Amino acid sequence: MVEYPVPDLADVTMEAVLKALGDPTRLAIVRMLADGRPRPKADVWQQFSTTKATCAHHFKTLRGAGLVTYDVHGRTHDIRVRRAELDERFPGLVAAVVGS
Amino acid sequence: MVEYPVPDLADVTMEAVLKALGDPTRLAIVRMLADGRPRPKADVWQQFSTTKATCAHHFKTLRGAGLVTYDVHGRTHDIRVRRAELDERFPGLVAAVVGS
DNA sequence: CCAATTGTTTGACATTCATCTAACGGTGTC
DNA sequence: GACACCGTTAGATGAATGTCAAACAATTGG
Repeated sequence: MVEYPVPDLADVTMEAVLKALGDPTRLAIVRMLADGRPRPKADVWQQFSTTKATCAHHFKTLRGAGLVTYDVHGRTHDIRVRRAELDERFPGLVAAVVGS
Repeated sequence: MVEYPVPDLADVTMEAVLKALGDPTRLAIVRMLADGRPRPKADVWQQFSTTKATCAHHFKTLRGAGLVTYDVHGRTHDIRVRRAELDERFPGLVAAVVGS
C-alpha cells in the first residue's frame, strides 16, 4: 500500500501556495476541484493536453504545497482540494483565486 | 519625461497575478505596500538583501502584472499597489494574500 | 556645462522548472 | 502466476527566471 503524505498546513507558507498556483495547468486543476469534492485523477488529466507524466508532476507539486490530497482506491486515485483546511489556514484565498 | 505604463486590469489574468506573487521578494514587496499608499522605491529595496538592479526587475514584473504603479517625482519614484482597482478586478485576493 | 544621484537596462550566469519518452511499480482480473 | 491497467519515477532537454556587475539614461544642483 503506497502512501502519499500531505504536509501539515501550519507548515505551509503563503509563498509556497502562490508558487504552486502560479502555473496555468495547476491553477486550472485547483479551480476544477475547488469545491473540495474528490475526482478521479484520470478525469482530471484528460482535460488537459499534457501527458499523464506531466500531470502526475503537477499533482505532486500541488500536494507538496498542501493544496490537494489523494484518496487511493485500489488501482485508481481520487484527487481533492483540501478546501476546509485551506480556508482555515488562508482565509478567503481559495475563494478569491477561484473567483467564486 | 519617462513613462511607465500599466496594463488595464481587465486584460490581466489571475494566472499572471499569481505568477508575479509566486516569488518571495515580490510577495514581500506587495505585502509591504498592500495598503495602497505610495512609498519611495529606495525605501523598499533597502529592506531587502538584493541589489538595486534585481529590485528594479521585480518592480517591473509587478507592474507588468498590474499589481503596482509608479509615481514619478523628479529623480525619485514612489511605488504603490493598485489596491482599489485590484479589489474590484480580483475581489478578496489582495486581502487574502496579505493575510489582512 | 559638469558632477552627483536615482533608477533602468544589458549581458552573463546558474538555477529552476515544465515537458516528454521510457521504464518501473502496485493492483485487480483472468 | 501472467497480463492488463493506473499512476509514478527517472532521465533528458529546452525554456524561463532570479541574480549580479557594469554600463546607461534621466534629473537635479552647483
